[in-house]
Amino acid sequence: MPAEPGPRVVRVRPDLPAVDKLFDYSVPPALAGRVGLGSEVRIQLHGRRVGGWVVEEDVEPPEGVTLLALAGSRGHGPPAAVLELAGWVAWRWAGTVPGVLRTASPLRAVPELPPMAPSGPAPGPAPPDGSAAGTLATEALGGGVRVVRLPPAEDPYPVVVAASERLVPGSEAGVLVLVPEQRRAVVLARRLGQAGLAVALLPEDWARARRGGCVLVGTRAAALAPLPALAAAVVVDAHEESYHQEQAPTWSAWEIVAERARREGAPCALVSPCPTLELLGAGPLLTAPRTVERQGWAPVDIVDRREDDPRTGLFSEPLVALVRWAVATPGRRVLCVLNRTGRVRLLACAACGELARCEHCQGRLEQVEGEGVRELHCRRCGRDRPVVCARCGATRLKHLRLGVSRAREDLELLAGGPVAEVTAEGAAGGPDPFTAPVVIGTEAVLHRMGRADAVAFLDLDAELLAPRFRAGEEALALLARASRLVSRAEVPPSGDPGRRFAGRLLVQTRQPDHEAVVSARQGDPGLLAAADLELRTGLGLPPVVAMATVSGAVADRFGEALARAAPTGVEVRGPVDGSWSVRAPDHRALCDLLQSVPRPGGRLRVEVDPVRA
DNA sequence: CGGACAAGCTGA
DNA sequence: CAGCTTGTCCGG
Repeated sequence: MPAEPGPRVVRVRPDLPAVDKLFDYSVPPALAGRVGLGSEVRIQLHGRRVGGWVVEEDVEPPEGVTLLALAGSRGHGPPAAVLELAGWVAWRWAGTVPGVLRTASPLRAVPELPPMAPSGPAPGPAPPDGSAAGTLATEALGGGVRVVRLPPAEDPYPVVVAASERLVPGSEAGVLVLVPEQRRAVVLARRLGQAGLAVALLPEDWARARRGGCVLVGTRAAALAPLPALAAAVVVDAHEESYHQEQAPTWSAWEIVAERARREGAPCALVSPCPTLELLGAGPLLTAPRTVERQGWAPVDIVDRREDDPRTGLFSEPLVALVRWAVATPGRRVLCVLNRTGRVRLLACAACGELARCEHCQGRLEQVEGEGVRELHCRRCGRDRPVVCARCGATRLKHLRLGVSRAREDLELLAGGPVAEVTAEGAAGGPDPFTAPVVIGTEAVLHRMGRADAVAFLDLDAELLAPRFRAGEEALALLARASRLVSRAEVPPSGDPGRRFAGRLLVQTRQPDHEAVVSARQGDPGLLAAADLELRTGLGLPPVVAMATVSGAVADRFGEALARAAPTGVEVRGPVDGSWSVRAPDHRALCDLLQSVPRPGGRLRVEVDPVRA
């Protein structure tokens, strides 16, 4: 931009979360060429120096204020489009604008931008390889926000390529690509670079992204990447929880990307093997033909454990056969998933083995005793029912033992070979997980072990019955991940006994008819989505309603203020264990309320779209 | 956020 | 009434 003659005045947002106000400063001659929209500057405010962002240029300062000059410049900051987006993000997840802008700003100061990298021609239309991704890729970027359901075995790369074709040589508009893990970002960036595209990888290539005209690859925080304009956007595996920020504001990266694309009129593809209900609400759904999608999910063998003698423990006969095969066949690897964190206690009928579940919300029930009555209580929806088996009418229930501290040793004895253990922290006791034929662990084994011939879920019920309303979706996401891990397994020819095991999932459950299980078996995530939608409509849970929870030391003060200010249709409930919940028909009503009520000083956590109800 | 300043509490 | 704490206001 040409330097303006004379002193300019800019409007600055200070980097102080509690100051929701803009201030005007004059631009001293020394900084004249180096300050523009989005620039990070130093200002003098109330006698001290703080950082800030230029959010408006050439403003008319209000009457009667004496302007100070900017105290310094740190360099480039977010582009205009992200400045505006930050306001929306702060509103949508009840955060502060400076907090969002900090995420959108470079880690180290960027005084200069590099020249725009020349981008070779996009690799051209996806080859007609017959893959579902190749066939859907063009349509996926056809305009607006679209949800693309690709089965786990499908590589989403053709969709990324189709988005990259939106790059126009010389234009600063870039293509935004989000993946759930940094490792995958590195791999994807390298692959696109080898195809001749100009690529920027966040966070290190912030400056190149700010210049634009490239394909930007990154994880969650890349939703706020500094591309000056958007040509197209893709979110890979958009159902992944890693797109949700845990600390408040608990924003969802794919929702930010979708909003950004809507604002700029850019096409956006949200790709997932198992879109959540929230995703399905973001735009029209594209799917592969039924048979193609079904083939993209690994075959699932169900071990129905309702009939099993509880003394057989965690390992059914088919499971033992599977791990023995892995031990006996060189080069094979079986992963066993056992979610034993949280020590869930399950109740089952002593007579028929049916699990005690709530007929309203499918949550697990626990037995409560008090004032001479025994009842089954559902923590999820709060209902009670008498202690009677829903299947056979028996009145005697028993606790299932799930705390299996010696699962690895037990399995080693049964398998007759080494069994390694993997946790979220890394390898635990036992042999090296990378060479062992059998590896057991929490769902971390699905993240840490790259390849497998088969995956066994020792106790999927722990996932299916978790006291979270997204439990079904989370279980299906695990099955999808496992399915992908085994999708490239070498399956022996028919006639080989190993064909019974390789490239397959084994699921031990007492709920073979749960929609998450059936969806995986049939390769049709729509089944779970339909059931979940009905459930959540009945219970008034997201995304049918918009919800927020308020917790922390001063939650009561804020909760009471919210209750007083809540318009009709918005329900504020609490305190329950010191926290409050707010439900509204939509996010406009919810977020407007959260924004309009002043926050008391002190510790307060406001979680919009909470993971738990 | 953190400084300024006003209002409220304490002690001799 | 000085000396201190607590609360509210406000910044260019």
